[in-house]
Amino acid sequence: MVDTLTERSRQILEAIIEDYIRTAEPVGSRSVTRRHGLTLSPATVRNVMSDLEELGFLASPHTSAGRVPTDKAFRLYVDSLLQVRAIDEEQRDEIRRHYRGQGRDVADILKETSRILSSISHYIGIVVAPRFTANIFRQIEFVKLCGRRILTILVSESGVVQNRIVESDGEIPSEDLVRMSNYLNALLKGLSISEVKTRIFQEMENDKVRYDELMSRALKLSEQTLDEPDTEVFIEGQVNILEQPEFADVAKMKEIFRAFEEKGQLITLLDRCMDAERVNIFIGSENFLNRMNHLSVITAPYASGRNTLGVLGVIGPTRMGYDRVIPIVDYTARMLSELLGSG
Amino acid sequence: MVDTLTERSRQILEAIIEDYIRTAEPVGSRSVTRRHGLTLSPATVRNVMSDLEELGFLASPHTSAGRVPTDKAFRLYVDSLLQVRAIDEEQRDEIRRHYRGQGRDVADILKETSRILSSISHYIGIVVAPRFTANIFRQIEFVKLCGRRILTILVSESGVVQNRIVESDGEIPSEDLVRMSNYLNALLKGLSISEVKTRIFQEMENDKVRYDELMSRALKLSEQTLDEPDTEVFIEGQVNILEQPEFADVAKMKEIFRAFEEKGQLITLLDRCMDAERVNIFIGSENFLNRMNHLSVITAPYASGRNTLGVLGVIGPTRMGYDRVIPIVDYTARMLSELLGSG
DNA sequence: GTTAGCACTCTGTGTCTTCGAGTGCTAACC
DNA sequence: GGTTAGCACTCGAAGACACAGAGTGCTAAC
Repeated sequence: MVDTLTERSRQILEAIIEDYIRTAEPVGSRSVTRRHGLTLSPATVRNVMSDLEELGFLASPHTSAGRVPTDKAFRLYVDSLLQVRAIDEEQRDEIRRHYRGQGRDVADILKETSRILSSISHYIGIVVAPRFTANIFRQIEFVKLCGRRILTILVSESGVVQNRIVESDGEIPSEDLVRMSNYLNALLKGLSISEVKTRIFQEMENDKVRYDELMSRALKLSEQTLDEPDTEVFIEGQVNILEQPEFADVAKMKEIFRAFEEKGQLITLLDRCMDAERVNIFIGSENFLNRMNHLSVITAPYASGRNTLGVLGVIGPTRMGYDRVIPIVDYTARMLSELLGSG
Repeated sequence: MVDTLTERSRQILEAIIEDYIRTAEPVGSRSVTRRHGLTLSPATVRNVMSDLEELGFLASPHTSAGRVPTDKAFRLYVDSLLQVRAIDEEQRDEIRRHYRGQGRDVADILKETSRILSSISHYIGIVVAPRFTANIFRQIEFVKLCGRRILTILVSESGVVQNRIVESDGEIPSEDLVRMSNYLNALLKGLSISEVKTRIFQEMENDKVRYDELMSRALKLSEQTLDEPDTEVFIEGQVNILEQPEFADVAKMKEIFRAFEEKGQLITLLDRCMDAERVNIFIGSENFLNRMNHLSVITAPYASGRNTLGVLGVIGPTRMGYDRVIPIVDYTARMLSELLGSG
């Protein structure tokens, strides 16, 4: 693909893409020559642009409107033309500063991360919380509320907490609750949450346990605590998208906001990046969500140790400043990993 | 105020308001006569409308555009013209259905409530989480994560949970953590969270405690857990506002979305409704947030027993269907109270 | 292969006109 | 005196039109 382009075509394409990223307007042959100090005449550039259109890298909204890079052009751009810069020092410091809050809940950290991504990139920040089932079991606690209502608290190695309020079939004295959690904590120590599930199931079949009221109650309670919660997603800075000139149209904006309402689809998309080594980029229509046709997603996985926990990223218009945003996403993912890791 | 209006003027004003609620368009004299079966000619209605404008109940966008009810008119409307209906059976069932999910975390319930409000009203649903400090202390737990990192879990009577990850100054064995929480649980039993704070402060001054490493560590940890978190607000259905014709303008929409970004202001506004008996309504400019000039807020407090916990509500355009939304807000607040209460 | 020149295309903008909805006023009516 | 019909007037929305500007594609010359 790249080799079908001469050096000159590539230069011109790059110039067009960069102009378009800046202005969001179709780029004409003259502005290419003017801006990029090429010693070529507009006419020559026009010929090249015509070829690029033929090859599917450019499109013209109409006869006399200059040309717009296609998704294919952006793909080429991020894959081979773009030179990813190291992260800006200032931005790096800003990220660190945001994180320097006092000790907090994991959910808070994830939310803050999403805010950081949004405020530094000026686009939309998104963080998918760790799949709870992938976590390692640490501890379960029961707290008696009034009556038969019991608060169950499940804690993972990495400090992710899941609470449920469940109703037991009969009143259970506090001492029993303590014994129940001791029993479970011993039973489930060191397992992953998904293993925990099967383990509980096995244990329930165990005859010895079946006739021990305390134990079977404990198992029942823990089972109720475990059923998969919705994967949480933190999205921040949706307003930023309003600043983008290409969405200055109510209909388009509605589309976008609706897309964000259906977090399920978004999660599916982002889940696919879980296994990526580092930064991953979906451009426009590549992401297969029709509604996000004019949006790109830059993602990176974050981890605790060797264990990939989740994905974070930035969503912006297809013409976003990739060179600027890629290092932000990359760096933030590494910082978050550090923060959640055993550091 | 009301008494300055004749019965007829009131009827006409009501007709105009209701038309405007339906159409979002300025209402002309003819449509009033046509729609509302009044045995009056348009000319007469015009005279009345002119009077109403004089009194500040109507405004004309320009000479030939019909008239629009002012905030003052809406205020009169909700205060004396409007007959609040009982809640629609269908809607009531829908609310109940939404709540009939399995046992969950309090935060989940509040979020779901916000979704319910939004999806049934077709406007924006908002729920302010209980001020944590107003809660009654139930239990504190410490869970050791790796190294010196400790997860602290604070549970209130009503089942609200607050977690923090804190770093202790030295490694603490698990058994000590258990002893520490036992000590604190005994110490703080039955106090409100704000009392808990002063109690911990007192205890730290206590000589006997000061030289007991375990206790003073315990106090330090709990102190770190207690510092006030941001009040959480759940806002859902912001997209719904895009459907409203009066906001089909990018500039206005930006304003609104920005207003929602600053949750602080919103909280201040809603906090003022904490003490209200039941449903409370802010119309347009009354809410003192400039950015929410064309929005109204209908709120109701929710409680657990006699103890008011927080506020929920619906935000919609000034011309929202008050008769429909008021019972929704009212009923939802009661349902939520029931759910969080000792039921 | 590159470029200058030129005709052509298309959009955005400003101006003008027309149309319709609605008002305000006046005079007549009950 | 309140109510109504009639009428002139106002204003905005929408359509028609011309014009300028940006950009293209093609051709012929360099």
